[in-house]
Amino acid sequence: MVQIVDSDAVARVLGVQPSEHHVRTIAGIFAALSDATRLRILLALSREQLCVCDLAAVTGVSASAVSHQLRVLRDRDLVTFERDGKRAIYRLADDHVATLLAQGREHAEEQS
Amino acid sequence: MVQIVDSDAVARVLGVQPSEHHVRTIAGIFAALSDATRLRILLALSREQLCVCDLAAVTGVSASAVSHQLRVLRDRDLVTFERDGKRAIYRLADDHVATLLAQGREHAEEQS
DNA sequence: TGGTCATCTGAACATCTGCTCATACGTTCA
DNA sequence: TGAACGTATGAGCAGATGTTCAGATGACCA
Repeated sequence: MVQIVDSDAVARVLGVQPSEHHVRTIAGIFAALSDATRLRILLALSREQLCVCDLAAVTGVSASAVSHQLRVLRDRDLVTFERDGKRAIYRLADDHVATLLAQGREHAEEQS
Repeated sequence: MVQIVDSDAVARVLGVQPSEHHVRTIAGIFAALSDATRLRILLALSREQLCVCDLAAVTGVSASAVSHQLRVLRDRDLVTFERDGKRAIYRLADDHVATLLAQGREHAEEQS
């Protein structure tokens, strides 16, 4: 069974922990950034707005796979798109996403 | 087949995309933050340094499960620990981790 | 209008992930 | 020394995830 050692610290932490729902939301955002394909999509969109087929070329996976992943990113409000005839032009939803990406890159560079 | 539409944009993006290895590293960092249990561990450690059993109490999962997840976090250099007798006291590896967490919380709050 | 193109979607499948359980190891203390 | 404790780890399993494939939709153009 679990024996608590520093019950004061545990109590302090439990007092300020975000709610179950909140934790899941945060985890969901990071999860969206945790796949190599989605990351490449987002890194590309942080430079240029692109249609699905161009994103497929950039990422090196099929347009279908890109479309599936864009759905994940749309659901998390990380990207938006605009229709242009038969094409869909995607871009990052806001600067916040770019900031998160930059932060991730920075941390990754630290560990050689 | 994939038909490129804006070949200039694709070329520009490909020119600045991080390497395969780099992308995987960044994805790995975000992946470490993408699980609710690991997130709770990190959020707790951003307030207090804690031993494994106290982290189990905070997160509400078994000490074994916490230990498994701490291994993931250690491997990604997100936490460090120090032995104190039979206990292992964990803390965040650096301020960068806290920054990433704060950034994630901030973004999560935006989407209501 | 028929054909092609860009995109989207659901099903199927292989892989990955996180938990539990059993077990092992080192530390503490009676 | 032996028992209890805190932690770590491997195997196994259920559920999640990412890709492919097939097919559908809507837009463009001959």
